[in-house]
Amino acid sequence: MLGKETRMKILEAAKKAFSEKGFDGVSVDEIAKRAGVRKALIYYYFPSKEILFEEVWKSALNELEEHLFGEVKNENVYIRKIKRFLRAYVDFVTSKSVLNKIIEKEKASVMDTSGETWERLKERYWDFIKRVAQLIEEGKRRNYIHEDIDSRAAAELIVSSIGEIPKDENTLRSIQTMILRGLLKFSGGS
Amino acid sequence: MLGKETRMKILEAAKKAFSEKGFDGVSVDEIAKRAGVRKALIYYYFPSKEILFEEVWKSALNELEEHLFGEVKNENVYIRKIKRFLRAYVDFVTSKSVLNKIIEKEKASVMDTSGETWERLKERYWDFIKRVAQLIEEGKRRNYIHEDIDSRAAAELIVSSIGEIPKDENTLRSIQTMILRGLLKFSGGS
DNA sequence: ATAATTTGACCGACCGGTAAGTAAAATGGG
DNA sequence: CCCATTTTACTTACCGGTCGGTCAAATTAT
Repeated sequence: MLGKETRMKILEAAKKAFSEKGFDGVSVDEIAKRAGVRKALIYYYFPSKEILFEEVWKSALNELEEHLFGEVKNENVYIRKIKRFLRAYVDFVTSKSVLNKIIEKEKASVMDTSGETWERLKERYWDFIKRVAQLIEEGKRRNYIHEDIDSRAAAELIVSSIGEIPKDENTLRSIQTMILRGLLKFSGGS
Repeated sequence: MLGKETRMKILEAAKKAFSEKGFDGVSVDEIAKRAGVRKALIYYYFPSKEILFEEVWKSALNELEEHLFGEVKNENVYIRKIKRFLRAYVDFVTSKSVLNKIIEKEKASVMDTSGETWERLKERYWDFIKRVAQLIEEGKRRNYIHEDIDSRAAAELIVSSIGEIPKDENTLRSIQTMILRGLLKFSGGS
């Protein structure tokens, strides 16, 4: 068939598999079976299991960033911006749970495993955190967010508390409220 | 040698190994090597890798609970109680990072893997969250914490945002501040 | 024909787990 | 107290199966 399509099929199968069982929990053979392809073909498109995971990891973070920042880039009222951001995150966790699980399941391992590939994955993750931190920084500059909290810390709190699984809608709403009250100087109703 | 000591050595080696590489990332052989024993001896003391991990998981959560609730059980002023609790958690994450890493690295996998053993691990984790939630509930009853937030949700936010790794002291302090502001009705300085 | 794609057969290393055996220590009856 | 028996602690050797990865050959598309 068309090479591009096959590559995609493998990538999609890998996403699902990694999100269910984590990097070490999935064998290349299993990914192959899910994709309806022989294992050797995976090595035709990807030089190693690590590199395959790297692509999955990066695409998950790309989609997350797109979803989050695409939602808020045209919103100029800061208070609405941050609220839409949080809602978009909650949205992502519930509707794109496959991608979110990849991140949540491997985050801790990625962050303290060394080696070429893993350093790149770390870097990609910190870039994402940095972008979230910039949003917080903007709020501090515009005087909406308490100056005494570190932007990076706020970003990590948001990502870890919303991203973790599993959560029902009610829990997620409560978490949103708490985050807003933790950040904003004037935190009226939702 | 004495059997109890050997068992402990295996358990300690397993803790370190699992905290560094996660359940699937560690082989029983590697644990044996770290403990300075033959693999078969591990199966003399533990019926399976899963059960060995179960013991490690439970002991990590036991020590965490002990550390946290031991610290606050004699504090009757609620506002000091919750602050001491958070500080104790930060303390645990930094000084007992091995135990914390076990929990953080496997939490996501444990929470959505089925099977006898994993159900027990889930249950143990939710019991811990429940105890934290009770502390929040107490604050709501005593009128220190906003009534509109769900205690369970608050517990999850605390655990996931403080527990995640790696964090420096400054970041952890900022997170503490944000959590307190998110929870308390009157949140003056620290 | 030739280049891109896909396959099956295979590799050595390692996986979790087990069987059989052994040396030493604890146990207990006479 | 002593000797026979049982139990504890531990080792060696091995099991079938799976791991990530390779490669030459076959198939397909251009």
